Amino acid sequence: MLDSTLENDRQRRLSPWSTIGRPAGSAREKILLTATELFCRNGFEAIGVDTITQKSGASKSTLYKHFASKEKLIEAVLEAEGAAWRRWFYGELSKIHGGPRARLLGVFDVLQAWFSDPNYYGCPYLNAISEAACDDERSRALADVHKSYLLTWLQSQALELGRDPSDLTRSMIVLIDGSIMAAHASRDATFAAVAQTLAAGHLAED
Amino acid sequence: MLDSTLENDRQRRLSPWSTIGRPAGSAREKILLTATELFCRNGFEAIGVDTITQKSGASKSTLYKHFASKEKLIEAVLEAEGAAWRRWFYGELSKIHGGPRARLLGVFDVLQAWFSDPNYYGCPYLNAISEAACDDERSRALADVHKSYLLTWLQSQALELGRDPSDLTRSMIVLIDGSIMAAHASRDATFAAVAQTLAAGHLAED
DNA sequence: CAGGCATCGAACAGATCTGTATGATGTTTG
DNA sequence: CAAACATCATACAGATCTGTTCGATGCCTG
Repeated sequence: MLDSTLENDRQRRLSPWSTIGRPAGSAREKILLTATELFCRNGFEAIGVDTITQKSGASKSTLYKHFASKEKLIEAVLEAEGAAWRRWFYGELSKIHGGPRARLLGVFDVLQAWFSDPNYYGCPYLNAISEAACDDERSRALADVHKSYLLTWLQSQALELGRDPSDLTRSMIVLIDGSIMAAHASRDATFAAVAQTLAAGHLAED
Repeated sequence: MLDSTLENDRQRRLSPWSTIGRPAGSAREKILLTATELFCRNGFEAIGVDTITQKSGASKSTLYKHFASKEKLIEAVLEAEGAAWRRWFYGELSKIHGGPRARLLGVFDVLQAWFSDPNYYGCPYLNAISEAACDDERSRALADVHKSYLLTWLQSQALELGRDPSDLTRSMIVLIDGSIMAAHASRDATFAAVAQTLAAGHLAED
């Protein structure tokens, strides 16, 4: 059957941590998912709304009916993609057997799976901050919401470990952001394992 | 004298790790320095050549006489800004007293000084990679040249310490990139100290 | 002084950008 | 059936984008 190849193509690109490639029902969803793929893969400034309407098959009037501006569309993309990523990420973390130490180290196994995606494009929030003007507060505010979930999770692990939450979360942020960027810049997923080793050494200290 | 306030304004913005604000002789230099400030502070895609000519006082024909295209101008900006940063960075490192361990940990003191600049805008190479399309090789190639100096320096420290160069450089890359991004995203220079503590723990292991 | 060189200013080309307006086409729902 | 709704196609406005062209101006050097 001819459909199978198309289906395989879609399956191949489908990643559980991204909304890219997911089936879209409404036109709004089609626009949002197409915008996500184009923005995240090519940069937010590099893609125009005309490209999004063409690739999504939607009309420009529909796009502006659902999203007040390109800026609002970017925000919706970041929020939707962030929500999908978090759902996957914390789902994977919940599968980890063992105590808080195993969970904290397991973070980097989950990250390495993310980095190993051939379509890995870095963290969209970090990319947005890097692309934005250095005094832009909007991208940081969006990233802060996304990051707050991680901070909360890290803090609860720290408390369970009897460790200073501030020290542990700040260390983990450096290791997570560092592996995200190093893996993206070098196309080398194993930077997650490097960060994991550093985290293990840090957790072993007393 | 009226000049003093202008001079102070310029002095205040002058940072040793950046070419921004440095006196420009030729028109080429004026264009290059203006482009550096605008690109690095606002993003490479966000700034057009017209803005650069206006702010620099140069004409468009002069810009295109010295730089074949906007892309080439971006490359020249990255190379010039990277060279200025490296000159400052390795100059600071050479001031550090002590052995390779003190030098490796001193990296993060130097980084913290960089992050503490009120005009800190992250690493222009990492920003360029984040902004570019995820399959863009040009920005990675430019960053690789910049990074190769750091890798060489790190390797020589590792050899002097009798440590595996690959393990140590990869760990340091994670900590350096991580503190660069965390400091940029959170506007918090003390992430350098966090990375330093992690590095100290890693170096203490045997 | 004269020729070369760097630069400026301004206009231009052609494409692309965000966002709006209008009318036609279907599709769902009361 | 009819009203409401979602969507599409297209054209448009006005700005901005990269890059080119042309002529005028001044400066330095042989």
